[in-house]
Amino acid sequence: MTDDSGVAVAMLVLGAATQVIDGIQHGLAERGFTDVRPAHGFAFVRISAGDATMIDVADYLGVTKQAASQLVEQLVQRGYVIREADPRDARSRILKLTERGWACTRAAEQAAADTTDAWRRQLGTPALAALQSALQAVVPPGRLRPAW
Amino acid sequence: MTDDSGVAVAMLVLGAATQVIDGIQHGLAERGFTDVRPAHGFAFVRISAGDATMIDVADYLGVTKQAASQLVEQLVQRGYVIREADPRDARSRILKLTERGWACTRAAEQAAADTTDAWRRQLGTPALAALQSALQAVVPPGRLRPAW
DNA sequence: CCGGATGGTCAAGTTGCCTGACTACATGGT
DNA sequence: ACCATGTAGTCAGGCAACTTGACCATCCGG
Repeated sequence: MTDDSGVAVAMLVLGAATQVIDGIQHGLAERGFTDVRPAHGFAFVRISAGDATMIDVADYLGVTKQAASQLVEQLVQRGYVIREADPRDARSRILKLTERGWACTRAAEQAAADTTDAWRRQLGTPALAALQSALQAVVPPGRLRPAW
Repeated sequence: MTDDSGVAVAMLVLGAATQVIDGIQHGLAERGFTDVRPAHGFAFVRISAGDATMIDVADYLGVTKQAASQLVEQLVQRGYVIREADPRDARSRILKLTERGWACTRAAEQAAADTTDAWRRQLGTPALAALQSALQAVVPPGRLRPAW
């Protein structure tokens, strides 16, 4: 145990993740979304899940509320997100995606799917499904944040 | 094709990569290496491969030579790397790991292996091997750089 | 041996994130 | 009803990673 092979799997996972991120970034640029970074994408994930305050986004991303505030401010200025009043709490704002925000989300999903489709072509559908279920068993659901 | 499932695999890969990075970072801290970031780790990979100039590191990481220079400077100051004269080119310096640098590398590999061992415990050895070979088929060997 | 390419450094600016201080509102106890 | 404490968010200042631009020293093909 803890021989070389374990390290190899870890490095391969990093390589695959790089492909995903680069694929999304490239696909978004191709579709005209050139002003979004990966960190924005993670924020989109939380905001599109609904009922997101700024602090929810901060927790989700694992950054301070100030950093999240700056990031959300950019998304608002660029027309991806709007802040709506929270009927239950006058301090709080509910964040929602604009139509442009949803379009960007769909484009990112499309780009991600394009990347994994390339994998499917190399592996075949059954092996890709096996990959998926193996990862499902190992990755806890929930938060998805930038790591490096 | 390009349905939801492709996106799901992509997100799972990102989650797994986050586990790897966090696992390495945590394991290094536990072993006393608190002054290294993931980006340093990628530099270690290139330097430990041998015959690395500073520009080699810059290309490997996908950053400018100035950024690589600053990063390497930190590693030198912290005792992980030394610059040796290049016998073939008086402008160039060959970067090498110190004993401390190798110790850190071994600790990182150990931490990475610990993470994938946890996966092995959940998946079983055959399924982990299948995961590895699937990723091998899909991830091109070579450069390994931070992506987000 | 000279002109252009290359390895590396220095200096300054941008940006993402942090800490600390603050305002406005919410909430629970008396 | 009121006040103390807690919470959502903003403002201001600072640090660190990375960038661009300018520069020096050395290498190499004509």
